[in-house]
Amino acid sequence: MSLKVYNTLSRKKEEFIPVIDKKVRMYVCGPTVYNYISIGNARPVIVFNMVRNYLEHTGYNVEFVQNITDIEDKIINKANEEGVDFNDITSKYIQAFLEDLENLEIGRFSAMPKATEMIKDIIEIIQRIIDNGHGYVAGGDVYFDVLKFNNYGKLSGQKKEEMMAQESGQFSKKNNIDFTLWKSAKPGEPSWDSPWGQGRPGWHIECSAMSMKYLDFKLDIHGGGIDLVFPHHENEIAQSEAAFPDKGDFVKYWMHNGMIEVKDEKMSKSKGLKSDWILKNLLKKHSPDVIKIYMLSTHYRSPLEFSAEKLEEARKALEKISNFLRNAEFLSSIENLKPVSSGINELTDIKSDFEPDSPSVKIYEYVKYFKEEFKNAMDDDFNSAKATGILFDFIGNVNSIIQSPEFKITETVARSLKISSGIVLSHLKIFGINLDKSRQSLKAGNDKRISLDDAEILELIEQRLYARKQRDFKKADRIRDRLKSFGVILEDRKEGTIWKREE
RNA sequence: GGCGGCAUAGCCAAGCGGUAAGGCAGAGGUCUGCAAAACCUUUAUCCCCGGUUCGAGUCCGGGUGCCGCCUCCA
Repeated sequence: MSLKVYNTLSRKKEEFIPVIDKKVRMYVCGPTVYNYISIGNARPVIVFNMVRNYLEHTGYNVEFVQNITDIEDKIINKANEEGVDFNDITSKYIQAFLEDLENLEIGRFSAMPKATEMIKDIIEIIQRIIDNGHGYVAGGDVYFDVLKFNNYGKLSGQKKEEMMAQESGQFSKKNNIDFTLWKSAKPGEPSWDSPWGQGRPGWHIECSAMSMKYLDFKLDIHGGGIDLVFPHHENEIAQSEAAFPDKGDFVKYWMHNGMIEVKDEKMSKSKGLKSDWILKNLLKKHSPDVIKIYMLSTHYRSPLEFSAEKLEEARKALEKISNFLRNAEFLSSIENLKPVSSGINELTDIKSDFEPDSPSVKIYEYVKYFKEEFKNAMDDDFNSAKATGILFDFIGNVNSIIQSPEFKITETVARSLKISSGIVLSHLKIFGINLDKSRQSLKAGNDKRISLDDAEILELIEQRLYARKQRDFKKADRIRDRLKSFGVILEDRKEGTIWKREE
């Protein structure tokens, strides 16, 4: 089965075939930097990071550009409110956004252009639009002449006649559906020189300029929130295709993520941002992995409800996965078994005991099935929700083997468990989730609560095991309580004791 | 009013014509010195009404209820 992508343009799932073989060029609309980003703004970031990861996982070379809108009326308003220069606002929130990306552990972008760095390119495109007869100057502003662009409405399904009937303000443009390409500056507003006087770019034009500059015309994927379909993306198409009428479609696949909702409220920055929705604050309480599993447990196009309880549920779900990984890794690295080489994630060799119902053969079947079904789910328009279900199925299946009373660890089984944990880890990485043990310890090391290092913990566990052998359970429990006070949880198995750090 | 989307168990959520994945929560059980973790068992006929079909959450028509967008900063 090949990858299918839901294209907003056709309102259908289409087979994904990039313009250039083996290469994908994608562009996603980034934030306007006039406030901290909310959990709602984090959805496209997490979703399209997953999209990028999956495309790379399937063998594509991906170029991924995300813009930063650093000149816009909301920014100017905020600067006026606070009585500061607009640069003070944007530099503060750009910095905050970059920190959020870092803390969310989002992969690198090929480029992150800012609108104010694109003025020259923006002016060139506007000039082209005017030269091609699709733009006009009126009262110092430049407008796009919507009636002259035949395909207007092809993305959003809006009809020009319907829109013409809308209430109109007092503007110098010819028709009320025309939109601004270049906006003249009022006194005191930030502005740049242009052939049409001092002013700034309209809201939509920067994305056209940036995507063309960094990725060329006819992008493979252009993404963003569903609320951007109209007018933002509709206008981008009009501008871009009017500027370059011979180049065909501006974008091949339009992808839009659903909104995050809070009960009875719209999570919109412009209507007041509650501190509970600010990503920065959420990241103080939850790991980026929790936020990612929360979001990716729902299909990216569905609406998603946000609440503290939802994040708590996601935390528990993620814990189930890390418990599995810990158990599997513990069992596959038990001493006096021949060490299993760390690089294994292939299935060869696992069937060396041919008993049809032997644990390793069963695990072999589960791994094989998991890989296939995970791929099928993701190939179906990046259905990470379904893929998550398949992951839990797999974990449950392997758990039922390793927790059964008859279970006995052997070299072959150890090998199959090593492969199991490797498969789970590598597939979680598609979601941007990294549960690698070494990294978890490193993170815990940074946590001030924990003042025991691994060696000290192991020493205490040894002491407790000795006490248990002597059937001195009081002492054993004392040690366990002591470890608990340092945030270390023990699990006794017949093969030995496993420990983990509290989340 | 226009365009688009959604409605599945207590909560969240897959499902794209063949007889309801998964997570969280609840109940009972197993393992354990006790715990922890995990496993087993248990909890739905899919908003309503018509229609197509041998067969429909799944397709079509009509309701009802939610949600997003409908641009110049409000």
